[in-house]
Amino acid sequence: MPDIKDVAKLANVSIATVSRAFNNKPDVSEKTKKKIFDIAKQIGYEPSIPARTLTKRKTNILGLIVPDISNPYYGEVVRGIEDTCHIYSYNVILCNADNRREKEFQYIDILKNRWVDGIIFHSDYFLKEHFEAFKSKNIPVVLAGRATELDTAYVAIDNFKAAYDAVNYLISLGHERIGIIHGPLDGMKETVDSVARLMGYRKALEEAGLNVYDELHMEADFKAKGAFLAAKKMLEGRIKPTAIFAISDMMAMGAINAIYDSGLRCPEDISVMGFDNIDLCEVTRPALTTIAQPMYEIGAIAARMLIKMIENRETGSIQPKKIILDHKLMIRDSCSRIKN
Amino acid sequence: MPDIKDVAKLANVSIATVSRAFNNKPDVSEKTKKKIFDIAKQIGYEPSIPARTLTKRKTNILGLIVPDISNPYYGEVVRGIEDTCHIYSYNVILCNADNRREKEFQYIDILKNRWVDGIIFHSDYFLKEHFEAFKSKNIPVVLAGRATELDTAYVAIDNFKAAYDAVNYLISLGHERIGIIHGPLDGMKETVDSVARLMGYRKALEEAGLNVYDELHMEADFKAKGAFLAAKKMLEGRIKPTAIFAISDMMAMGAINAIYDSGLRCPEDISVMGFDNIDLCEVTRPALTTIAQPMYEIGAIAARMLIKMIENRETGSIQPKKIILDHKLMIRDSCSRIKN
DNA sequence: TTGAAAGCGCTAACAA
DNA sequence: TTGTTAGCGCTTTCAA
Repeated sequence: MPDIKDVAKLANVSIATVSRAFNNKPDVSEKTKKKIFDIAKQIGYEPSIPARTLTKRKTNILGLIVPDISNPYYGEVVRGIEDTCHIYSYNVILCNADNRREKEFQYIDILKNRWVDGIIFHSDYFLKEHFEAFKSKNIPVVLAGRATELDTAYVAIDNFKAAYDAVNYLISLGHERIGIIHGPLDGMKETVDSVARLMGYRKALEEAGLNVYDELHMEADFKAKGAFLAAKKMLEGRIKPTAIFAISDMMAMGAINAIYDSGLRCPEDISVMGFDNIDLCEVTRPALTTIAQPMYEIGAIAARMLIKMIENRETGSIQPKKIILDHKLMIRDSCSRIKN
Repeated sequence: MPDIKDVAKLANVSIATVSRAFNNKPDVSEKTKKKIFDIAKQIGYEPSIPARTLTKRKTNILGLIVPDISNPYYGEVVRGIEDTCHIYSYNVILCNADNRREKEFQYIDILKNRWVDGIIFHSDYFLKEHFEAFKSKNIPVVLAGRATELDTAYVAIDNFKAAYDAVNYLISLGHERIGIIHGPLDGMKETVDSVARLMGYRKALEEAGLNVYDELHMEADFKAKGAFLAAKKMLEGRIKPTAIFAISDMMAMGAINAIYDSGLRCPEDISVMGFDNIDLCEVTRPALTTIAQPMYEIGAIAARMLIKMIENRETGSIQPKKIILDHKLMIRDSCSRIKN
């Protein structure tokens, strides 16, 4: 591959001039600029980004840590991130960490050694350890899909409020025994989605003066199969729910399956409410009533925010921004009014 | 951030020795090695990968060009790729090209300038232009999910055979009017999945002595909504199908929806066969009968193959490997025997 | 408007 | 076993 010297030699200029031309500096005459570009094109020269990285100490790469790209929710978020990066001339290094701390920290380390300009971090948890890791390595970070009390920028929704709204909708349909299928609670740390959503669920029930049954709380793993099992167990229990709130769409679909397998129907016998609003919601039968998270926007806004942080870094460190995006109740066919 | 000089100074050795220690060269005494690592740890030093890249002329990065990561099929493939890369100490730069040539070539260019060690390319098409681009830039490439006559390595399934098997299964259930919803055909180029699958479909019908109705061929965009419309149109047509073969699961789900919306049932009135076997297949009602592509394996094997190609590059260029993986008919509930 | 030269942080050949 | 030194391909002062 040709390098800057080759171009300089053929164009009869110094490498500094070639560099200037390719960096669009004003102080190169149009004539030499043209000559340089012509020759570059001819021999197929384009500047090496790794070499540039070393002098500029900037990679124009964002690191992306997510639990699992094969999950449609993250696919959508990542799509928003990548599209935005492309607009701003950044590239994305993708890392799947499966919510495992060890893998997360390993990736943080690798990304840091790769000199990425910043990291978008998406995980079921954001702990003090994570915060310290980013801080000590002095690397800009934006949390996607998750809020935090810590001094870190994020783009998320209000999970408490979203769950509260979801359950209130079920209550408004006349439901009184409403089950919930949530994810791992990790010792009820408040930073965890599952916990915030569980709280919102309880608050709604309590405000309505309804019983909160422990038997109607089930934990699963955010996947359809796990929720299928959880829902089965719930349906076989002592207290029979008339509605189930699953805190992810995939889990809701698992729950619907369990209902059918138990010889019941959704929504005629049991209503099911999801969370996320992935593409599939409108495609399945019954179409899933759910809480919509703006996944693409979460990704896109997080990326833009991070890029702004990176590019304003010298301009004095600003307060990390904390953005809460609106969620939205999507009423479809999986929840119906209770029959008297 | 500390660099190699800082460590060398504090450890009273030359930077060469530090470099040797971190590269696990045999010719460093255990004693100095320990001293170096201790100090490195203390001041938080780890080698800069961009700097190493420049001397070694190797990034340990694979470029990944896919149409759209928000599509679950690609999520699964990418997951296989990333997992494999992680094992071999590679990282992945993710690029969404939306099947648009212009964006594909732009990304190929960027990746090349980033000195990625190789590219995994996944697109609905692999054209001579693509081949030439990779060749002229002298960059190792593996095609994922797509075969080619060109001199390029790939990991794929036999799309013709897979469609042939799918349709034969429908025929074995007694269906005679079988519709197909395929993707864009792009002038019937043979390298296109849709074309290969359409051919397999026709072959099966012809071999069984069945009519091939033009009215039962519909084109859509691989998405649920597009297939929904296409299926509607087919159902309103002159020739009524008793089964529909959609060449992606998402399209199959759209088709099932259209069937319901037309007041019909699946599979009682019309059977639907999908293609891919994404996670959702077992979660929807009816559970989708489909052709399973080993998506994760396609990604994982493509990545391993590319890494092998990269690491054997000096050992003389070997013939590009062409691997066809097995597909599998997954019988679930969306196809049933025709009633007489 | 251009060029010479130092340096980004590292590896590797050669010498000691 | 260790050190010296010349790059890797570029950007950026400083000088002309």
